Amino acid sequence: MSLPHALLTSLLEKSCSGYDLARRFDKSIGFFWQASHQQIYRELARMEAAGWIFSVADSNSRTKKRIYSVLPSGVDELKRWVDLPTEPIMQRDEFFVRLRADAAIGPLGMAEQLQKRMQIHQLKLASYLLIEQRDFLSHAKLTRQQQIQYMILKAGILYEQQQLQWSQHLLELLVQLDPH
Amino acid sequence: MSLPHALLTSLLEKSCSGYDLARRFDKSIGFFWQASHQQIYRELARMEAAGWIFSVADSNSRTKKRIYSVLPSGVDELKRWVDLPTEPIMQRDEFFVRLRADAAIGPLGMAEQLQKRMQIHQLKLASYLLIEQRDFLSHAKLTRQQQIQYMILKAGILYEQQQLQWSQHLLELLVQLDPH
DNA sequence: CCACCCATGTAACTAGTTACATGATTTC
DNA sequence: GAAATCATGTAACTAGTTACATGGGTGG
Repeated sequence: MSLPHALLTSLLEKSCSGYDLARRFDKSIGFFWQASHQQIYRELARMEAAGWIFSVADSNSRTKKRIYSVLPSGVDELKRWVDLPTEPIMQRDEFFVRLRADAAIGPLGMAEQLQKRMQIHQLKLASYLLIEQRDFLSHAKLTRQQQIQYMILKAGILYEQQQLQWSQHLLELLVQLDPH
Repeated sequence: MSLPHALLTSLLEKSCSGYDLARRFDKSIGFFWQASHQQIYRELARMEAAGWIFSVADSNSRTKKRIYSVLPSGVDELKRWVDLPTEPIMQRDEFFVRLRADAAIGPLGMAEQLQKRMQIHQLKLASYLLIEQRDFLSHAKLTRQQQIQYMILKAGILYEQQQLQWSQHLLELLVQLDPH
């Protein structure tokens, strides 16, 4: 289970509320791990019960906002977990299931869906390149943390670029195979 | 939910038992969708109840083996599902969570884990290349179905190659940052 | 006869999703 | 004052995992 550890890492980078975490998961962290706000709130409650984190009401006491911070035992837990053997990577992409169905009983007009998918990849790529420009290319010297975070971002960039390239090839094949 | 549709596709390619499906999921289909035998048996029962498939006892009647085949309504369901809009791709890789934790509180000695991960990618790539050689490169002319299946395999090959390349870069960075 | 593979399942659990709910604050 | 955003949650469900169980057939 990675979510609590993703949350611990995020909180170590900066203490914040569940709501803030949910928004962060829509951005940087969300590129390799997604989570809904419901899941995050539930997990934060568990982690607080486990003594990994604690929360204080926001200084602006009129809201229900609670700021969470990591306790030493949370850091210990994170270190313990990082050292655990990496379990095989889960590859689950519905699009390939669809494509294989099309191969079996098609043509089912996958080109349209493929183009929508390419647009999504295009958008993701653009947003990653923006982050790259803003956070990593404009600085002369990067800290250790920044260099590693840059490598993570690069993995995302490479993935999206490759998906786009592959999709382009597939599109050409589909057009050639099934002229509409 | 893709599992029932992955099973439908697989059964359309060739009628077989739940056990056979489980083994097939360890091979070709398993590269983009995994499932345990428990899950497959449960799903097959549901699909039979829904009237998408039917089963007959194996001719060799001494075993409990049941051969499943797709019914017309199963084909309809598959066609309906393929046309559904592709939902955003789920990217969930625990390794990136670990790496980000290492960036925040490390160094935690990720190089070792990274090398294990690279071995897994290496093995997967080798097995894909073997399939490529056996099923796609030795044939002069590929059918439509084969050409699309080849594209799916190529996606897997490209993914593993890229992961390896990226991992190599990361390894070099880690060695440089954290000389042990 | 022991280990391994074939073949099918049940039960209990965990993680993740979807739908619903509430109230305060900010912005137009 | 309406709409959007901030902020937190509960409840019910679904998909996927883990552990356990059973019995027949095959190879050494």
